[in-house]
Amino acid sequence: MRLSAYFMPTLKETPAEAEIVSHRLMLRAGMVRQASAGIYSWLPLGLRVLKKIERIVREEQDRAGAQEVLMPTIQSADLWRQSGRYDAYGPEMLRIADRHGRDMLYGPTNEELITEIFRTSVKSYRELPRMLYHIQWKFRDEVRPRFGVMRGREFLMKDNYSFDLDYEGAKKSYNKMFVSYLRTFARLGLQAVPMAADTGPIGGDLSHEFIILADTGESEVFCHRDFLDFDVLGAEVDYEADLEPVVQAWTRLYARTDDKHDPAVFEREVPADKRVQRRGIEVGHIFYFGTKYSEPLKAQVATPGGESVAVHMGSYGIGVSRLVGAVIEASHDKDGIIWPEAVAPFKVGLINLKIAAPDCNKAGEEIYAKLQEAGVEVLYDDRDERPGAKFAGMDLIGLPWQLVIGPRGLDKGVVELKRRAGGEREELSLEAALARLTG
RNA sequence: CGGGGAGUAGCUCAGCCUGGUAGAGCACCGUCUUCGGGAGGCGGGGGUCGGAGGUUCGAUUCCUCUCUCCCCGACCA
Repeated sequence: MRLSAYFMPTLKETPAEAEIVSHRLMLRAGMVRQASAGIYSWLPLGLRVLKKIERIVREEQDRAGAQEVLMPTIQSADLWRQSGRYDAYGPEMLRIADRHGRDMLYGPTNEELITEIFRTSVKSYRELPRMLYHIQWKFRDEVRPRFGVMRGREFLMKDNYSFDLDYEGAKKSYNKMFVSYLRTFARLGLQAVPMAADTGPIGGDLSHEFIILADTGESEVFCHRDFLDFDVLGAEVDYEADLEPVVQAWTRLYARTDDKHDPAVFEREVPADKRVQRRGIEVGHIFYFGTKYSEPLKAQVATPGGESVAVHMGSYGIGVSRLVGAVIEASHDKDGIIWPEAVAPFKVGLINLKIAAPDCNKAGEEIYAKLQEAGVEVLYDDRDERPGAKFAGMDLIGLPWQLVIGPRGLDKGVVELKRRAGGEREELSLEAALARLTG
């Protein structure tokens, strides 16, 4: 993409409304614009990141055996009355009436709808287990939206729902998602730690929040240092195998958010040199809720013995749009964003320092064409701007690599390759630089 | 929802106290000089001063109501 033709309205100054760093940087980098409180428009650069995150989430859901569906944003109130949540949900749910005066709502979540879909089509234990997910916009009318896309009212969320015959089966589904989440966040370049979460009236130990560590996170978290060294992506996962040992390994060590933190236990279970106290952001939540919805909504299947039982369900959420902000919170410096390669909107920012110089242009066009041929996502700054503005802009949007073509280097037959994270620069021949970026 | 703050140019903000018909920097357009880390000169365009009502000869400025946004707290992917 040529920057001269790209819609990327960057800001030199920080809009007054933005408090936290990810919000500031997303506005400044031209990724989003606020439409109203907690509701955002996604501009090209931001949308590219959102789509990349979405794709990784999708790939890992599929890999774990879940199947994608797409449910609507607008739902009828009837189902919610059946589950009892229409009244229970409160003002956080956006309620709408259609032209006929029917009560509708903008879905804050989809348990009711997916259960309805399931119950009308699945009648036998033979068709279990099933995991169905979708990635869809949700709306929760937060009293006080804040932190940009991290805590918006409208947000993109992946929610998966599992259906099993009994608790044992549900636990297997739960474990699949547990492992899937570890892989998902690792692929996004994040350190995520599963922390025991409140299971509410259901009880049991099948609820975890996945917290990523970021210095600007909204809550204090405490965990064992070994979490940070686990190699998640090292081995392929066999989702049909028994995942319990993996889950055990990840839940044995201490990891709690501040509201569950117990200093006495922390100090007893974790050696002093292994204690990690950091800030964290919740980006995922997995939850087993048994027959909470299948009973009122009558999602029943026949058992091998012929009796009808309510299915055991779980739900598994990942805040996809929140992750865009969360990645920035976890990865930035004073100059701007530092994208992990997996979610970067482009891999390379190609900077032509001097548009007016024929040799710079020739080299720039050549590299741009070759990178594109090689399938490398490249943003070519071909604007007639001063070098300082180009450097600052490229640092701000945080592409992993910057390739700088300037008269000074070309005289020596070299271009400059800079890694955004760390800032190391290297002078290379044009060919060597290309080989580096396409290799 | 309780408490606090803010709405003036695309962005950051001044002016309001003490009423007289709106400014700066950045951004934008033209031009000259510059050209390896958000340059400088000159010239220019751009504002229902959030909205409604009131007081006044006259309101961005004073009063009332209202809308929106932000921050702190209680709640959440």
